[in-house]
Amino acid sequence: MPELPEVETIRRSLIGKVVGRTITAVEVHLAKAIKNVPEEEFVHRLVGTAIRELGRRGKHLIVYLSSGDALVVHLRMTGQLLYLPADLRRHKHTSAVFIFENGQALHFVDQRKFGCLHLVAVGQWSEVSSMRGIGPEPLSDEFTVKYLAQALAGRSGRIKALLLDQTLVAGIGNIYADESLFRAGIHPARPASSLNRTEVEGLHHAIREVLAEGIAHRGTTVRDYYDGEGKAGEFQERLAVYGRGNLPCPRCGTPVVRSRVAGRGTYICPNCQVVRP
DNA sequence: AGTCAAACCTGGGCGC
DNA sequence: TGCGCCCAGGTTTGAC
Repeated sequence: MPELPEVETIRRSLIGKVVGRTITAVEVHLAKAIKNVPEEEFVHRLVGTAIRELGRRGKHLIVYLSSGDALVVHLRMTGQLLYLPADLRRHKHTSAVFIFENGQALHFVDQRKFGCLHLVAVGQWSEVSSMRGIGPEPLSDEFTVKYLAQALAGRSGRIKALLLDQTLVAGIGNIYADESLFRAGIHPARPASSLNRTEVEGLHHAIREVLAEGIAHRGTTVRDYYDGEGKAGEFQERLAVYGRGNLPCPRCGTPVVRSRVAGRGTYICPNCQVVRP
């Protein structure tokens, strides 16, 4: 499930390959993946433009084009962006292919077909539904302890649900939410406003630390995630709780428990993650 | 404001 | 072997 570290890893793996390339053709195999413009317009506005830069906002990959447009890619659960030869046989789940002048192409492959594409003028981010009201980047200077404390103050919702809320902070998904809460020693079902100052500080630190480590280890490959070169990540080997039901907690050895919080599969160490401060 | 469920999809894992 | 069922996940939408 591509969250911030996975999208950042894809971005880094693709920069050297696609920046400067000119798009000579676009194939659309799943029309409904294009969200905000008709297919013909999408293709027409892309063909002939060059890729200037790759950016990221939360879980969105942003392809900046010489035309002044930006292609915004959201991979949702199973989306992949692979830099491969243009003449490769099309995969069953290929949603779109962006072909370059050098015979290579960016293949957007997505088994579950939830991934989506928006084409907008640079800066018109609110045209991308999932970017409307998006919160600060957790690794930026904007994301301070003070910001987090204020965002959580007076909120009765469960802390895990709020970490997954992209308008509070951008880029955290189920894996990194569970890992952050484990490191901070906070139970995911705690009401957000019940966290004391020390806990908010600890959570802020844990979020940044886990995301930075996730990037350093090139993301978490549980099933479908691979970077732009098709390489798996390595952070799955360092997960403390996510996906480790009944396995020993790396800190205390207590078996990790799987439950459901905020409607999501949730892993905790019942000894390390306390319900009350 | 919050929580919950459904919808979007497909393949994997399970029980029988 | 194979069927039917449930589940995973990010986001949007709608209901209570």
